Amino acid sequence: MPTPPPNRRLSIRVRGRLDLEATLYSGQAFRWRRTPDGRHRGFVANRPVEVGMADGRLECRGPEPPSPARLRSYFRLDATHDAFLRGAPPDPLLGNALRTFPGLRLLRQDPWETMVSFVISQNSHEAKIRATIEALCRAAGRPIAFDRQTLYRFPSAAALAALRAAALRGTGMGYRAPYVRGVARRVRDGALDPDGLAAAPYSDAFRRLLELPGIGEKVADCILLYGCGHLEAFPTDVWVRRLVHESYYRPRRRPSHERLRAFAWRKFGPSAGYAQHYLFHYRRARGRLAASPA
DNA sequence: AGCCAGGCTAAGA
DNA sequence: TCTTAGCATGGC
Repeated sequence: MPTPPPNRRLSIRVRGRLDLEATLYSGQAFRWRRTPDGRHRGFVANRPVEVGMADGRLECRGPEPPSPARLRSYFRLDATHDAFLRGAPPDPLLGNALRTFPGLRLLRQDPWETMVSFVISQNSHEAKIRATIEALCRAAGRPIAFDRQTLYRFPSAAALAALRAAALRGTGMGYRAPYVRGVARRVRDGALDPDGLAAAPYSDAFRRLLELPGIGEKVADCILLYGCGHLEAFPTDVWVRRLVHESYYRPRRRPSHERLRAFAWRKFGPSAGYAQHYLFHYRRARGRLAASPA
């Protein structure tokens, strides 16, 4: 057996709170896994890392770890998180969510990986989404050794576009396979540049995403929020609709995405998407609690 | 063992 | 323009 490459370690000071458990498993990222000793393995900037908190610092380990600047960016270890907490509107439900998960941070993920991940996410569950994305990485991602195991990076657009149909379907993504292939082709051919979406105005980036197959309003907003730093993007999935219906207003008919977004901007301001993630996670955590036996 | 899931597309009104 | 059936899959 070949000797694994040596690992390098980084330690990064964290101002304010960072709740890795809530941040990594709240449905914004799909490639993290808990280790037996309470740490977490995943990818940052498509490089495998193991992360954990110790003495208020973020400890990071990996064969080719990303720079401290990339880690700070990924985990949003800057002023924007506290700015959101301080500037959040005085809403009772949001207040409960903020007090329950003050260290839940909105990640800054890779735009391309976020695009594909949320195309796969449509009409699926988190566990299934995670399994499908892992299978996709194994099918088309470049391998890299970490300790004794072989991990697979997230595939490039070119690699996904070149994947055979049978291999794509073999990941378990079902009817979404042509969507993923279509998106990969458009990106590979330069019809859309995922990295350009962050700099574009929200509404402009939103319209561009809607032109791609398998990307509707909800998925577009997830991409813009989790992958492109557009904090006003307000994804409305079944859980958000549920919670709006329970706690804010009950329209006669199913409100359009546009109407919900208008409501969210009025209610939560320019960081409505950040609020959305708190409400989404809080509502799902509460649902699991309520469903479990007392 | 069904139900449901971080929805989208296309067809029909 | 607004509704709605159909869609693949498998975790729970």
